[in-house]
Amino acid sequence: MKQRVSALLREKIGREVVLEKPRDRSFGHFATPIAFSLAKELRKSPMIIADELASSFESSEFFSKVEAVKGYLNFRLSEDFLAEYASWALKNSSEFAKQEKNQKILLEFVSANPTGPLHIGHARGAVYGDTLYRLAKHLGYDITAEYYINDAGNQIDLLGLSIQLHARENLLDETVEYPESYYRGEYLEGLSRDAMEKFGVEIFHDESRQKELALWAKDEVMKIIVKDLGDLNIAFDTFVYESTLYDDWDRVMQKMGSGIYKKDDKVWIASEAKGDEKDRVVVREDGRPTYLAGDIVYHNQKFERGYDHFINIWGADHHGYIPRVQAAIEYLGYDSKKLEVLLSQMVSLLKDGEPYKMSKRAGNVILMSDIVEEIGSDALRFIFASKKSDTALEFDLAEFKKQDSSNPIFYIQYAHARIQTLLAKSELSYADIMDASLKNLGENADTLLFDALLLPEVVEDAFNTRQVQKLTDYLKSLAASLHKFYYDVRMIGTDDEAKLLKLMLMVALSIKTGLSLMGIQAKDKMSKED
RNA sequence: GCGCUCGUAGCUCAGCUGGAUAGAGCACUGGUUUGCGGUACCAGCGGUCACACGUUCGAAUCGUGUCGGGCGCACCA
Repeated sequence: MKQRVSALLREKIGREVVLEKPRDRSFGHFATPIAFSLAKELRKSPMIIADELASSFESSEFFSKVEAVKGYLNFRLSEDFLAEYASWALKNSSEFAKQEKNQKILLEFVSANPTGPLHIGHARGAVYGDTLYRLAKHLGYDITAEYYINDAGNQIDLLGLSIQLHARENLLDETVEYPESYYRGEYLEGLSRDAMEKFGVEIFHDESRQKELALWAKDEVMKIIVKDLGDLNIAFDTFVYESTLYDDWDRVMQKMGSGIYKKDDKVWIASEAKGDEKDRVVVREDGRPTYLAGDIVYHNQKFERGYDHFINIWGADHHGYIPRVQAAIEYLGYDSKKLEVLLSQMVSLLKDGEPYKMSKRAGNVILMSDIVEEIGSDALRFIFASKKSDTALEFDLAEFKKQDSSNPIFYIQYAHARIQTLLAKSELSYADIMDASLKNLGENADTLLFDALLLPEVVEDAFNTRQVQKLTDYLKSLAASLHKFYYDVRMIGTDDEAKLLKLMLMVALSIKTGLSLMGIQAKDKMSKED
C-alpha cells in the first residue's frame, strides 16, 4: 500500500518523498511533510504548496480524501481499495506480504564454537538471524543460512583435555589438577561416558589421543547445538568446517598479493592500510595459522561461491574484528561493502527482579536450553526479536510466564485464539464470510482493517532496516486493536456478522503470518500450560 | 589512553533517512465488562528526551564538546 502511495507521489512531485503514518488517525492513513521541504525552493509558503498538491490528487480512485492541514499533506485510502486488497489477501493467504526480490544472500550466524552447549547470548544471535532469514525468504530473497564451525585451533585441544580431566575425576575417581582454562558443565558428563564406551578408559590418560577424542567430541557437541536450535525452530542450510579450509590457504595468500608480507618469520596482512588499527599476524613463526587466517579463507570461499550480499551476525565483543576482515576482502579483490556485519549485544537475565543465577552445573553460564525449558521457545523468540539486537538487554523471566496482557506473546496469541473462537461459534460458512463485503463497516472497523493490511510494509521495513522488533511492535499493536474492537463490538448474531467475521479473518491472517515469520505458531486455543 | 556503543517516565524499552501535542508495556490509582474464553477495555499518575553549545522555519533525532555506563583494544577463538 505504502509503495503505491509513494509511487503516486513520486510521479506527481518528481522526487522521493517521506511518507509517515500519522499518530492521530483523524489525519488519514498516510501523511507527508513534503511541502515544508519544497517551500524553500519554490519560494512559496508550505500551506499553499500543500493545498495545490492536495487538489491535484482529487480525481484519484485510490484515495477517498487528500487534504492539506497546516502544511502537511494527508491521505486517506478509499474503502474500495482496502476492501479489494483484503479480499485478495484472504483468497491468496500464502502469498500475503510476499515479494519476489532478486538477490542472493548468504547469512552466517550463531557459529558458536563446538565446545559446549549454547548459552543465552548465543540464543539472541540465533533468534535475530533466524528471524531475518524468515523475513528474507518471505520477501523472495534467495538466502542461505550458514553455520561456521570452528573445529580447528586451541579450543578443540582444550575440549579434549577437558573431557579427559572430567572423566578421570568423575568416572575414575582420580585426583586431577585443572589448568587455568578448561571447559566445564554437565554436558561433559555425557561425553565422558560415551567416550569411555567408544574408546575405552585408556584414552583419558593418553595425551597423544587428545586430538582424536576432541574431534569425536566436537561432532557430539554439534549434535547438542543443532538439537537446541531445533527446539527454537531454527535450522541451517549449510555448515562450513574451519578445518577443511586450510588446504586452500596457499592459494588464498597468493590471491591477496601485496596485502600479505613476511616479517620476523611471520606472515602479516597489511590491514592498517585498509583502515584497521594495525597490521595483523596471519601465520605464526611455527607455521600455525591464526584465527584470522581461517576467516580470510572462509570469506574468500564465501565470495567465490557467488552471492550478491553477505550478512554476518557476530557477538558485539567482536566488533573490533570487522576492519581486518574487510581489509582481507579488499586484498582478495572483492567489494568489502558487500559484507554487512550485524552485532548482537549482551543479555542479562532477571528472575522476579533478581539477577538470574548461573548454575555451577551448567558451568557458570546460563544455558539456552534451560531458559527454553522455563519460558518456552515462543516467549524466548519473542523477547529477543522485540529488542534492538545491538544494544544490551536486560529482561525478567517472570514477565514471560504470566498469562495476561503483561506477557506480549500471550496477548498476541490470545487475540488470534479469540478470532478462531468467534469463527467456530458462528453459524456462517466460510463461503458466506468470504462473499461479504468489507465496506460500510464504520470508522473503528476501517481502522482495524487498515492496521491488518499494514503487514507487508512492516515485513519489508523490518528486513531492510534489519530491525526485527518492528514486526513484534506491529503485532502487539494489532493485537491491541483487535482486543479493543472485540470489547466494543458484538459480532455474533448481528446483521453484519459476515462482514465482521471477514474482518476478523483478515486480522487473524496478519497475526498468523507475522508470528510464523518469527518462528512461532499461532494458536487457535489457549491452553493453561502455555 | 584509543575505538565502537548507549544515556528517553519509578522499571524494561520504542521512537533517531530532522516534522503535527515525546510513545508502549510493567508498576501505582480509579472506573467499565462477567461474556464470544482463563479475560479484556477505558481513564489517571508519571518526562529539563544526561548536560552545554551549534546547524535549521523546525532537534529526542544532525554536528561539536562535557559527564556517566557497557564492550573491545592478542601471534585466544
